[in-house]
Amino acid sequence: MEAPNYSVLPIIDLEYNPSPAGDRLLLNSPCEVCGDHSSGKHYGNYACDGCAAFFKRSIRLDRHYVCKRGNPGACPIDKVLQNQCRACRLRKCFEVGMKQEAVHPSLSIADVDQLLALKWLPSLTDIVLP
Amino acid sequence: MEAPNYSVLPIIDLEYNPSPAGDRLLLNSPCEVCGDHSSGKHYGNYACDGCAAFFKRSIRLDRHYVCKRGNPGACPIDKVLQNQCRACRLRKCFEVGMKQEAVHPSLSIADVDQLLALKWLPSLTDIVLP
DNA sequence: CTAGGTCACCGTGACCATC
DNA sequence: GATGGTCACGGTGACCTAG
Ligand SMILES: [Zn+2]
Ligand SMILES: [Zn+2]
Ligand SMILES: [Zn+2]
Ligand SMILES: [Zn+2]
Repeated sequence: MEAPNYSVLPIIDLEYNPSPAGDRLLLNSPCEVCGDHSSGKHYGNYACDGCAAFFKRSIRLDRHYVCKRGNPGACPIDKVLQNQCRACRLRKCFEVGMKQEAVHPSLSIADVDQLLALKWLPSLTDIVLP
Repeated sequence: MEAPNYSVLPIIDLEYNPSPAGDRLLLNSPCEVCGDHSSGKHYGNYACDGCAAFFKRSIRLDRHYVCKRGNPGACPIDKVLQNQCRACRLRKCFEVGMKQEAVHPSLSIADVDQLLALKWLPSLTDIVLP
């Protein structure tokens, strides 16, 4: 899941090496949320960078999602479908035991901006205000 | 579905007017793809700005999506679920009759860049190469 | 009117610095 | 090791102009 470096002209970078810093990833500890490769434990459980960042953002911004499909329990969450339903992705983060207490608050300007903007999000997204 | 202007500090813009240029939208001609308000016909059918732009981008970049859910015909496409499945959204664009011939090619640098980058997209997205 | 085009905005996740 | 943080990147859609 390591992405190529787009800042390098791809047509020239034919010698693209799929594991530049890929030794960061663990072979036998997949993400407990989506099954992708993890780079270790995050907030209590093995998680990929994506799920870890997603969990952090959700907690920081106090986001509550609603499953658009109305799935009571869970839309399937795997490395293919992972971004399809944020509500169920976050629920699964909690289900596998990721701990929100492990996410420390932050007071960066960017976060404040996002919190402010949050109040003006269109009402049709999957985000519900606290 | 008109979004507020985030460049204005939302906390100050309490007089936010939901129809700044909203007279652009038609009242009785919803988007035939997702049911959102349309601003007229696009590529042959009444379509909202979102579906029109989505259709244009897909044709320009010759994108072929695959339904992650493997729905043979169609995931439901409406203003709530519209972005959940691009494969089925595009299929519905064609089904209601949007015409790809109405999308003219463009040769901007940005498009070429996107076409190049396309070849390096991770294999786990819903995009399949032509 | 419907094309084409723009761009502010957002979510994502790979990567890095810090402890 | 696991935090916090960064930021390049791509997608989106509201809005604009051109014809
Ligand atoms: Zn994951
Ligand atoms: Zn769900
Ligand atoms: Zn639409
Ligand atoms: Zn689908």
